[in-house]
Amino acid sequence: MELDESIVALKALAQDTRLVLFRLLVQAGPEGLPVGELAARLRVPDSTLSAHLRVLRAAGLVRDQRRGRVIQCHADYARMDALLAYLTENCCAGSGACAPVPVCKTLPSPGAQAHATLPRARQRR
Amino acid sequence: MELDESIVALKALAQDTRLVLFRLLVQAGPEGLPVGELAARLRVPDSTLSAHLRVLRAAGLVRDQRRGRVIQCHADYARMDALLAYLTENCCAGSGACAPVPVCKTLPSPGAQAHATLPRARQRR
DNA sequence: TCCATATTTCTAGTTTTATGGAACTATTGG
DNA sequence: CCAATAGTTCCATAAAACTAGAAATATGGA
Repeated sequence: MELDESIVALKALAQDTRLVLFRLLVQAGPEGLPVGELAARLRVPDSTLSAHLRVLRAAGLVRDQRRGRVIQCHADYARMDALLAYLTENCCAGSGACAPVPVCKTLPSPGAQAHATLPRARQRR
Repeated sequence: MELDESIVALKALAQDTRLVLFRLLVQAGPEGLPVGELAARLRVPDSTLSAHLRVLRAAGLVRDQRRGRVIQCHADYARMDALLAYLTENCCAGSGACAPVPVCKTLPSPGAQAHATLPRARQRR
C-alpha cells in the first residue's frame, strides 16, 4: 500500500462511529452484517450510517454484496493487513525497532468483491 | 490502549503532512530531529509544523526535549506499538484471521511475545 | 401493478481541521 | 541588557467532515 491509500484508510478509521463499525464487522467474521443491522446496533440514522459506510468502502476496508433487499457488509481483512503492514514497515520498522510485518492469512470471503452500490441515482427535483 | 486514545492516534496519523513527519521521525531513530530540521524537510511554515507537532504530541506519538534553543523531537515507538496492537487485536484478530500482535520494543528484550487470544465479542442474535 | 422494506443520494446546517502571517516566549552569546 | 535564533501561540480564513431529514432508488412479494 502506498502513502495515499494509507491516508485514506487511516482517515476512514479515525472516527468513533466508523472504528466501532469496522470493529463490529471484523468481529462478525467473513459473513459480515446487513446494513440495517449495523444501523440498529450503532443507533445511528440510516443516512448517517450510509455516509460512514461510503467512507469505509472508498478506503477498501469494507465490501458488500446485495442479497435481495439486504446489503451484507463485511470487512476486507486483506486491506486491513495491508494498512498494518504499511504502518509497521514505514512507521515502525524503519527504525529497526519493530518485529516483522504481521502477515494475516485472509479467509476467503464468501461470495464476492462486488459493490452492491446502486447504479446511479437520477437527479431528483 | 483504549478506543478514545486509538481514535486520537489515528486522527493524528491520518493526514499527509503528519504521516510523513512521523515517518521521518521514525526513520531518524531514537535521536529524532530538531523542529527546524523537520520544517525545512517538509517545506512547511514554522507555525504550520508546530500545529501538526502539537497533534502528534497530544496523541502521544511524538515526544521532545529542549536542547538549548533547539527542540529535538522523536517518535514514541511504544505508543505506535500500542496503536498497532489495538488495531490488530480489535480490528483484525477478532476474526481469528490474523497473525499474532507484532510486539515492538524500544530495547531488545527476549521475553516479549504477542497476546494470542482476544476477548471475543458477543455473537449476534 | 402496487406496496412495503432496505438502502442510498441530496441537501443543508454545524463543527472541526488545516494553513500561515504576525506577535509572543525562550534561550544563547556578546 | 541587547540582538539573534528557535519555537510556539494567536488569529482569521478556507476547506473538509459529520449529521440527519427528506427524497429517490432497488428489490421482492401480494
